[in-house]
Amino acid sequence: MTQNTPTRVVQTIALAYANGDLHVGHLVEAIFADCHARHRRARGDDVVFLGADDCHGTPIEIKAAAQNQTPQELIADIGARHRADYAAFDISLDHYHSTDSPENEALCAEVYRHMQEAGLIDRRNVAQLFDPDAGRFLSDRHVKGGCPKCGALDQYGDNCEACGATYQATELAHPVSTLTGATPVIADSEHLFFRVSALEPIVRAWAQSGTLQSGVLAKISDWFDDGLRDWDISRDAPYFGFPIPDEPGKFFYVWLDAPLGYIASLIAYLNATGSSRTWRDDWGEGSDTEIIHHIGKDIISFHAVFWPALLTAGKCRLPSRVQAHGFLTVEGAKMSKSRGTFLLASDLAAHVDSDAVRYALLSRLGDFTTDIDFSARDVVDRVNAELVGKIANIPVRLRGLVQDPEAVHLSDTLLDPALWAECAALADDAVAQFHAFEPGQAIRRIVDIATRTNGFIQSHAPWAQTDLVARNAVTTQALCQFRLIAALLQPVSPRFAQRCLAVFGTEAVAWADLSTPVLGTTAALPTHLMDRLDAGGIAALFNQPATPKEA
RNA sequence: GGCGCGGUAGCUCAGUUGGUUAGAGCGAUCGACUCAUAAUCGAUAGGUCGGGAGUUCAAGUCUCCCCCACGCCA
Repeated sequence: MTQNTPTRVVQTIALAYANGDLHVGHLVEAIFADCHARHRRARGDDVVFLGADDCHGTPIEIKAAAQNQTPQELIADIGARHRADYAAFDISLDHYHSTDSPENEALCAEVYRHMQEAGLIDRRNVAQLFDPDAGRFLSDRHVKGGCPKCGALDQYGDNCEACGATYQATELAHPVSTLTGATPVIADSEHLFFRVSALEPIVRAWAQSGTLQSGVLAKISDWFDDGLRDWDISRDAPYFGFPIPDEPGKFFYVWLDAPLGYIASLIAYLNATGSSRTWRDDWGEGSDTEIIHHIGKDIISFHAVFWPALLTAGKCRLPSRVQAHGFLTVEGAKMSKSRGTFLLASDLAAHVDSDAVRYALLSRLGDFTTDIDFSARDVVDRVNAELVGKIANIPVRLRGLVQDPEAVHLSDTLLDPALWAECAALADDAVAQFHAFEPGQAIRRIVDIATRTNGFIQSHAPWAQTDLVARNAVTTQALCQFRLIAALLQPVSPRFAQRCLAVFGTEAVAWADLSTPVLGTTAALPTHLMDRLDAGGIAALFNQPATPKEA
């Protein structure tokens, strides 16, 4: 491996909305990001891997009220469950925070002050639907009515699912509040607008500088072509969020404080670890910290347009990379509660080995935004054929060929240096693929090493050799290559990789040490490293009705 | 409706700036081996590259039209 200079990396997963439990779709992103974080650590980088719950907005307020809870009680409860779900899949977050935190409130006020000083705040009157019974303005999703274009009934306040038209909620025919059933009235209110349009050149230059995947850039380019619109960042009381300084009765829109929650999480992390750094050392203008956001394709616009604008206003550095991924389908279709394919992370964790889930998902992930599928058949086939059959099987099959499986002395030389060189090259390539956000490609290289290793054992037929030295030469080379595989699986299936590395008495292998064969050392061969998955068990999990925890 | 991304072997996908008989993995079939978790290794079969037209000595690869699927529209 070539040596790399260590880089400071701040990596985030998208904030999870605190009104429901995590499902397997959330896991895709968390596992993808965690794989990258573990890769970067193995590379020697200084990684801070952050997450947080997104806690503000009307839906959470309404849900809490329906459950006779305060919003704070609801988000504390959900936050604990989210942490447990991430932990069950070994997501190695350094800190998990909440957007409803003092750090975030102070940060929002600071960024807002910078906006004001830079003349980036406008005041405009906005006509909105107001529910007289609930005493509040209605968001688009809380009002239904007839589409003004095609007349379709029962459409939400922003667009029509029947004809695809977009419009203002105030244009709806016969609007009805979904909160109370009351007929809303149109009322005026003054709103604060963030003048995103003034920052367009900066945002556009950033977006075109290689920070986005090409498909993502194509997707948002028409926003730039049409000209960026200014962004309404205020909401009227009652609203669960942060009050805007010196603006009685007005609150920051949830999408303003949510991404700032990434930075709030960093602040809390630095405080908790007693670091001498300040958050601006990483996120201030001029910082050379690499900042990577992992997101789903549904929130590309917020992260590729509003977020860089917000950071610019707040005198912060812009992200190095916005890494978007596609959605997860289950058994070839959108997750569905009625079809029994709405998989909660907690249910999955209870029934399927987390390393197996990680392996199966990462095998399908890469640097693209197309959707990927998760099917019982695929998970079982892949894990049993590759992880168990081809990989875990290697040290186990060698067990019967050595005199003392608990203390195998590896020889000092390689029997087939050319084969080792090929495997080392594949390993280098796998690391490069991890780095390029292509875990699926990395795994193909890893399996390739395993196939070559099994073929090597097969062709030398050590079981037919009576010369113990010759037999040991085969064992030595096979184990050196197995250790390469074990090390490369650290970002993919960490617990399994650790069991594999324990064969050599080590816990972790850095990329810098990858291509040094473990000649002359001692290994202890296991009888078993990984259970085969039972197809029936997983199928049963998929078909069970989702536990009614609400999502 | 506008825009975007796709449509390649049963399945999941590779196919670089157009260039020899279109590739890989899984699955299937056959064979080998027996150290191993019905494991592993090898071989074989399988595609009019969504449809049509065009440019070219040459097109999965470029142009146009159409069909289908998915996504986005703040």
